[in-house]
Amino acid sequence: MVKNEYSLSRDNLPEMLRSHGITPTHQRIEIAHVLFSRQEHLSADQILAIVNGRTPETSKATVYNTLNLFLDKKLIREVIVDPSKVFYDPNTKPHHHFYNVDSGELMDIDASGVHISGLPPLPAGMATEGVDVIVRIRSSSAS
Amino acid sequence: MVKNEYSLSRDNLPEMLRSHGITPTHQRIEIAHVLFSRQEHLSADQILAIVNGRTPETSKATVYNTLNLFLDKKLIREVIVDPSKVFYDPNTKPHHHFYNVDSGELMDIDASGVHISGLPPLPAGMATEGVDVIVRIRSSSAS
DNA sequence: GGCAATGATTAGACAAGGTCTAATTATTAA
DNA sequence: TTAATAATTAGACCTTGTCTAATCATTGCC
Repeated sequence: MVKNEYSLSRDNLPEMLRSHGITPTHQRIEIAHVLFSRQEHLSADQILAIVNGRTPETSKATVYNTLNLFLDKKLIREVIVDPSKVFYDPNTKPHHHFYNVDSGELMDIDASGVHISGLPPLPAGMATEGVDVIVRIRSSSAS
Repeated sequence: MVKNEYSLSRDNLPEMLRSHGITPTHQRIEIAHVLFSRQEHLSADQILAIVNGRTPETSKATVYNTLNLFLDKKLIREVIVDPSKVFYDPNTKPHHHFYNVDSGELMDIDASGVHISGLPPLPAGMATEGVDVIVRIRSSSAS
């Protein structure tokens, strides 16, 4: 049951972090474990709550530091769909999202089958960094 | 030089607002004028600053109240690309965006020529509210 | 026009997400 | 083991956005 490109085992995480140029600390390993052992889009405050579930062991500053470090090292991705908070996505393979505007739930759409045609040429001297498609959905019974 | 579906003249704005079920007040007319006389994506604090350019005449609360009212009445649209602030878009025709991740600049992409194929079927009981495409770009000389 | 009743605006307190700082603590290389 | 460096921390701080209770404008009606 491989859900992710990285193994779920805590034992393998230090080496994985090291291979991305990140010195593995207790807090970073715990945060990585939370992200990679789930197939979920989590916000910083959710990660903070999970990591400190049993006993407080990681500060808010470290959670943000670590998430930004993981972003920088391309271990995770930001998903910006909600004006009030950022979601962090452990899936770095090309993909898009369904976003349930009522519940706030996010679902992945694999990008391999999706094709976008008719986009205009880029402005001069610009390169594409990425293309995000967000399909906003809601219950069809709701108004 | 028609830049928008609504006339730029302040004189026509009261009737336009009324036709959307909005009672036209001084502040709402000014905010509408700021939005519809420009082809720009503005944040709430930018609108607040422009409206109060000469002399302070509109409070922060009113700017937010009015923007949310205009959103509700479908006069404007929200654009969520920056984790720190929402942009308000006076263009309500279907369109997508180029987003310059370095400068924060947003540019419209008319949706009429754009086609997206290969999206999976919607989850059961769900309807599409809208599809947003964000092409994140950056200067190709930058790292 | 004048006058309630209703709706809009206001200042400022408040809330939440996220950043910063200076001090402490952990990791690392030797 | 130790010295140097890097990571973590608590809590202050900042910014975006919301809320509240009081004031002010708009409107329909006589």
